[in-house]
Amino acid sequence: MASSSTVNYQSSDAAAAAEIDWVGIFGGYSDVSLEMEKGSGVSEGATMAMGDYNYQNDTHVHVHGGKNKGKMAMAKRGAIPRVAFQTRSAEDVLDDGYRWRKYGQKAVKHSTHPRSYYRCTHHTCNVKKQIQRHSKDPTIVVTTYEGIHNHPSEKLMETLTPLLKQLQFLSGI
DNA sequence: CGTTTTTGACCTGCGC
DNA sequence: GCGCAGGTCAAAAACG
Repeated sequence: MASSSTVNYQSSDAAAAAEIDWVGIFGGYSDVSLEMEKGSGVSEGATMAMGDYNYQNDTHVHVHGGKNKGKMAMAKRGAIPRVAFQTRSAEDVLDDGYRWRKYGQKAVKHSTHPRSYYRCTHHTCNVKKQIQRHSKDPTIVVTTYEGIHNHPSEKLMETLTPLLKQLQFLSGI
């Protein structure tokens, strides 16, 4: 991808040019359709809601001999929250401050525009997200997060570190 | 040279 | 039981 060149340091016009209201998403705007599904499957028909699993302990994982290429990662999907929202943007990938590694891309059945699968590039953090273009309106990007980060965003830390040091210095006086 | 993307194969759940 | 659709893996390519 050519857009990956602006991941780290530049201010990445993708987030600036797009009409994203990150504050508004959690405040409950009407423009974006937020959808959380927890243990009891909610799965409103707004966006994709294919699999809502409620398995708590499926320790009955048996991999019979031979090829186990695609391992079963769908075993322990207990209480992973999923948040899906749509955004009007020209860019496919939205810069949310985290580093994502793409691990797959599949074409959805009824729409053109494939769906991309990303994963957070932290060992201790296996948050996944998938980015899909809306089938009818190509200007809308549907982003689905799955999981919660257990580490701060690097970009946020980068912008916050000078301020923290300044505060530390001032408190020493 | 290390990290990320690409891309086809592979796996699993579900419907018939 | 089979085929389809969605999700993931992993080797090679691409990138900085």
